[in-house]
Amino acid sequence: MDLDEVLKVLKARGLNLTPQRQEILRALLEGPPHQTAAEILQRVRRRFPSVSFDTVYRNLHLLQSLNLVSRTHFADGDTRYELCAGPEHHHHALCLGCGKAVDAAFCPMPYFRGLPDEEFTVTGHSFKLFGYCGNCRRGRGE
Amino acid sequence: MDLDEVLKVLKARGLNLTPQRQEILRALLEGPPHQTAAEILQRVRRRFPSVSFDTVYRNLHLLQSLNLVSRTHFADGDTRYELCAGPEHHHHALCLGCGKAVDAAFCPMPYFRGLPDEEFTVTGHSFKLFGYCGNCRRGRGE
DNA sequence: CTCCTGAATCGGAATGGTTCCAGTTTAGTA
DNA sequence: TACTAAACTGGAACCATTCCGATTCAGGAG
Repeated sequence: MDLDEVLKVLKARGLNLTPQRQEILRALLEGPPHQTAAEILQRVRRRFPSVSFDTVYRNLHLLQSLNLVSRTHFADGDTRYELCAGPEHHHHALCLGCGKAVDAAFCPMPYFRGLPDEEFTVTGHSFKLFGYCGNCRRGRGE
Repeated sequence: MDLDEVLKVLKARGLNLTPQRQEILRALLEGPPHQTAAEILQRVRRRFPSVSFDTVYRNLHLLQSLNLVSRTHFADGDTRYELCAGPEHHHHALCLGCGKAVDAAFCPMPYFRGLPDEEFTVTGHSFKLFGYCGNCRRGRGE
């Protein structure tokens, strides 16, 4: 998933490729994998100091609706954004000690059963693990 | 899980059984299964009109720390609270049409594998399904 | 290249959920 | 009944997010 690919998707939808929009994408691509809106804004402002929160949020929402960005509520309450490629996805293990997110290869959906189709049609899911990473566990003496 | 049971737990921890606290528990027991803090406050104020948000939040946090209440972030962004009995738990399927939550019997944890213990010690998890309930699906003509 | 129009941006104000705080009240105990 | 830590109150503070009116701009047509 690189910048050109994303730009193609936007273009295909007839969306304007404004410099701010591209810079937000660059921030997502080049920054750490899970950033808050504020962190993204800070990064974007290096090049465009006048960009507003509104612009960042508006674009993040847009990218979400195109399945190009996913939003995760972390344990500490922060909401963080991540670039992702369409329907592919992965889940996270969140350390309660340092807040770091470890990617988890496991997805529970292949095992899912239990809701009859007539009752509920599943279109999406969310799965998160909480615990302690190796470092923090050692720090807590367990 | 009835009121007396919860009160026993509180008492065992040396926590005061104030009328406001009991009324908050009653609101959780007698109200709908997933309520926002504001809804709980409203319910409590029927009997104690002067109860503040702070009191509601303080008690909800307390009950969470005792594993008597669980908090769920719904798809619409609302945070809702639910009385639950200790380590037992269940998950939810959230309808994107009407917002209703359907209980799901399925829990993915028995199937979980994939993070070596040295790397991450799992202490908790969250699992949510999104989709459309029978009613809303029919409304959308699919 | 220039003009045009809807899309996008900007800055600041408003919103809304949650938390903080200083002062007051109260549950439980001796 | 008196004491003390716990809990409550009301309102202010906080902070992420959204809204809004005015302005600018990207992309397409001529």
